[in-house]
Amino acid sequence: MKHTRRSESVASQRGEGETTTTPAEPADRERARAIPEAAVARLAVYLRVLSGMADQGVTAVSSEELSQAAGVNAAKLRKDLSYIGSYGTRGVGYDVEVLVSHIERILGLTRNHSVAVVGIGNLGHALANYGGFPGRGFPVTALFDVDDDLVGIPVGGIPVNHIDEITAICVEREVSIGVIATPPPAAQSVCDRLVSAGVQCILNFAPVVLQVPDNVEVRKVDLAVEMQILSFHVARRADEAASVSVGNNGLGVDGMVIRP
Amino acid sequence: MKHTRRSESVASQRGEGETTTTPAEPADRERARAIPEAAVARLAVYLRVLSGMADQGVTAVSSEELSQAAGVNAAKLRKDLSYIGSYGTRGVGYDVEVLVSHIERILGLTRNHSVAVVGIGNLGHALANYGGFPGRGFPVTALFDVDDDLVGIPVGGIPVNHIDEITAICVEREVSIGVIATPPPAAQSVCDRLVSAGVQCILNFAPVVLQVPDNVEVRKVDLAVEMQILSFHVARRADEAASVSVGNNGLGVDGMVIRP
DNA sequence: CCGACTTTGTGCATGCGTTCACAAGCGGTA
DNA sequence: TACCGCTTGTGAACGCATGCACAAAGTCGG
Repeated sequence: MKHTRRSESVASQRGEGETTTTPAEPADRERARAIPEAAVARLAVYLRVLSGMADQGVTAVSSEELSQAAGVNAAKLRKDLSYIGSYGTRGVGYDVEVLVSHIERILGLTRNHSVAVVGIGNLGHALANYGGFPGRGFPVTALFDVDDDLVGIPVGGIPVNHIDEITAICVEREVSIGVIATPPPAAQSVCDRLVSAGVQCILNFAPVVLQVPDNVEVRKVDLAVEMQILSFHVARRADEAASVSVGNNGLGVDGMVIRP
Repeated sequence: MKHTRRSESVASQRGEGETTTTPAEPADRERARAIPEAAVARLAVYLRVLSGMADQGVTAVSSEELSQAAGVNAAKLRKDLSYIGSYGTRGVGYDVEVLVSHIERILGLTRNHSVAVVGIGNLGHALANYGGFPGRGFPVTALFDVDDDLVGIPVGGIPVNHIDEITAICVEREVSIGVIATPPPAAQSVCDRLVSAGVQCILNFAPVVLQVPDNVEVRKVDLAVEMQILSFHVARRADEAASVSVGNNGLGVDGMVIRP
């Protein structure tokens, strides 16, 4: 199901062993480090659902309600929330706003994360026009492309820069997240440039496996892979239907008639 | 990576569709059912890497080489491949073409999967223009939108239809995969219509948790969630850097000097 | 103030996925 | 032919994530 796991042995590289004698809220840091990757992804989903509820004036919610809206098991939801602390009230549920603010804090959404999009083709346009990305907190502050005809033209309110300026501009605008929406052959080179510009988080839309140093976090969104996973399920369904129809009752999966 | 090791003997095993479309092999079905979801996702990646190698004239590859190119552990790769059968040669490695054809077969890429895209906004345009999706086998055969101004206009070679025609057209064109690229509020309704049109696989780009019957497979691509996961890692890094610099040694994370 | 009811938080068991390590098997070589 | 080195395939151990089930802890009505 889920994507790149690049945090393979990051923990052991750092000084994992010593107890952090930090003054300011050491609990948060240890907690943040301990949250499973899968749970982080779900927390983001809970956050969106909760935000929607808050907009509709809902102030309190139980784990049961929230879990249904988020499409997960109630117990799993409670465990996920427990990773960030105990902010519920037994017998009552959770305060929506309290939960929102705590999830935002854990996900690091209290600060803004400046985003740069590289490759202003169809997809790049779409991304730039999203306008600060769904759910504020991710302002797109820089766009890059190799095509000179595009340079200077504003897309989604931001002028496109030539890719050669990537290092200077990323440093200047403190870009913390780079989005790669280039054709496959350019992706690795663009990635290298982003990394050397100090960008440590990359979202990659190019169907290429990027090679990066350990300290850089890559997440990939791969349409071809998604389609092929779906294709696999189509095929599996077809096979199952075929198996079933050996002892045929005229009905395939979920009651649809199989035509001869 | 070694280039062009000719091994014609093995290549001849593959009769381009004849031998691969084996007459009712029940082992395949049980195997396909047993393949872990995570492994399926990786198989799609291996497939792409292998296709690239084949295009460059590489005919044989070892698990070590392939695993590096795909960015995974070598043992994991071998286990993944073992799910689909034993098609390697000990002491030598794998024949690229043989592997390609077997992975394609398991992923169900031997047949074409007709795709419908719903919601022809920025993202919908980008998707339609991908043109049959990277790596053939997924022809986009239908586009839908609510906007009457868009209806009839061809995008990526296919005219846009009004969403009310979704059921008829999906059935007629045997759409097996539906892609939802609508604004969030419309997503669930579109999803319901796709399902009632018999579409059993859905790729959802809308930031909404879709409710579907058990027999429908949904995969979601959620930009906001991806960004927030990256944000989490940024925050975690910042915290770690802060922790380390308490007992300061002049070095921050991964050896970069922290300026005073 | 008490008891009944509701919902959280979590220890524990279970299952899945990853990793290790090595025997089995194959090609090349003398 | 017999041996040697290389690579696959996989049994087994490990670790992580999920789901269950229940005690703890709170609210509400009387």
